Amino acid sequence: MRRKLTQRGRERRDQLIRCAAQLFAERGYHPTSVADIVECLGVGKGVFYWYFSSKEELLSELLKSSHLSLRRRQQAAIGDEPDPVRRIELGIRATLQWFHEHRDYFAIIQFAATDETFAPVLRRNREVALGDTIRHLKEAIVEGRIPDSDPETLAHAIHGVIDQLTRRYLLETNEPVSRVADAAVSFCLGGLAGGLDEGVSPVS
Amino acid sequence: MRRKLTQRGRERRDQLIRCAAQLFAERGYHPTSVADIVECLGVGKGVFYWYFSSKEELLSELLKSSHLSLRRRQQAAIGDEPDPVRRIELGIRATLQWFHEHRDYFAIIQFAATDETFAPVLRRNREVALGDTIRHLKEAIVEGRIPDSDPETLAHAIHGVIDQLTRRYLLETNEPVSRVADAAVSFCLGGLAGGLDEGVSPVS
DNA sequence: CCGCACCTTGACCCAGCGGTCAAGTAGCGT
DNA sequence: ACGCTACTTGACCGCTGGGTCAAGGTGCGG
Repeated sequence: MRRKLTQRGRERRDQLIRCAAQLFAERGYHPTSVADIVECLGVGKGVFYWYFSSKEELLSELLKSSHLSLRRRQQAAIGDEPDPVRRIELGIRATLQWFHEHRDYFAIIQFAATDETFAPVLRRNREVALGDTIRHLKEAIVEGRIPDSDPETLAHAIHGVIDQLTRRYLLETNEPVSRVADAAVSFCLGGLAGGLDEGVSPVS
Repeated sequence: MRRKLTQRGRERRDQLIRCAAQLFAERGYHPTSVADIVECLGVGKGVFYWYFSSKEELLSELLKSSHLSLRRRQQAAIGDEPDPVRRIELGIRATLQWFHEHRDYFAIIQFAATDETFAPVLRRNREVALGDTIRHLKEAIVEGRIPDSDPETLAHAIHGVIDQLTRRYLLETNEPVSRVADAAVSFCLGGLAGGLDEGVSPVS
């Protein structure tokens, strides 16, 4: 469903995605009907199918676009920082900040992860995210800023920490972002310095 | 939907729950129809509604019964162990073992967590689980086996660790249970000894 | 062997869903 | 002013899926 869109068209599309995101977050994907989505915008049903070929496609696009938004935020935060370790720190902080401002997406992503249909998009997103982290890690290793160990494993560990801390502290409590970010950063940088060689657990 | 059930009746009910659990785990809750469930048992649709008043109720019962099963496993593992700290350790090991044997339930619980409908059951389950842990913790504190700090926070931290390790190592890798359990136990007991006073993160 | 309670059947009901489309409107480029 | 393309409408459709029910089977206590 690639169409030529005018400015107005692009806005409508965004409205639909935002509207759907809110409803999906509130009631879940399946219980939200296409009728609900267009009603919430006060438009006819045809509008939906002008911009998306199916409800599934909308969610896929939502997942892609939210990931893009997060990634842009990270890049903006990192800027042209030369130190790879500091880049990782800035990335972690930006990520937590973003999730804090977009709590809704967390529920949606969590749902998408339980449905095979969206596995490809999520896998893709994850690979991109890991790739970003891995690049910084490799550079940090080359420059001797952190000990030499498998960057992929390190990246997984970092993402695991962010995931868990987001879940627990950003969604379930009112903990201020900065404190959670401090904890995440200090733990991750500590983990990087120590390496992960001595055990199965990223926390050992 | 409370009915007088014969032995045979109870078995049917269990069959339905098990069958549904498998289908839910494979395809998800919404995409699995009641027709699918009864078909997988080769019985008529009426059977389903003899035992459950709705598809929702079935999932609620599934969540309750799986939690009961886990709890029984924990209690069996703990036995009459007098040392509260050791009881916590045995509980952690039993939990990981149980999740290892019932991977399917993890996906289902994860889905249920994304649907408001099941929030009450899940909350209830969680409160019971926390209560169990808290009891041991309080006793351990009274006996001076671990430093005095908020048992509820400690319990949350322990459950968080179990949750995360289950997700990462029991579901996504083939790590043997015993090694994951060792890591979980050593981290949790370490955490208990150290307390959580110095930061927001359970890993700091 | 009766009677009763438990269990099973499967055709049926129908609300509501995802998705279509012929017809119409809006606005831009020329 | 015209025409073209982007956009919008909302009635409509086929069908799926949760849920019902009258009728029939099964097995056990008396």
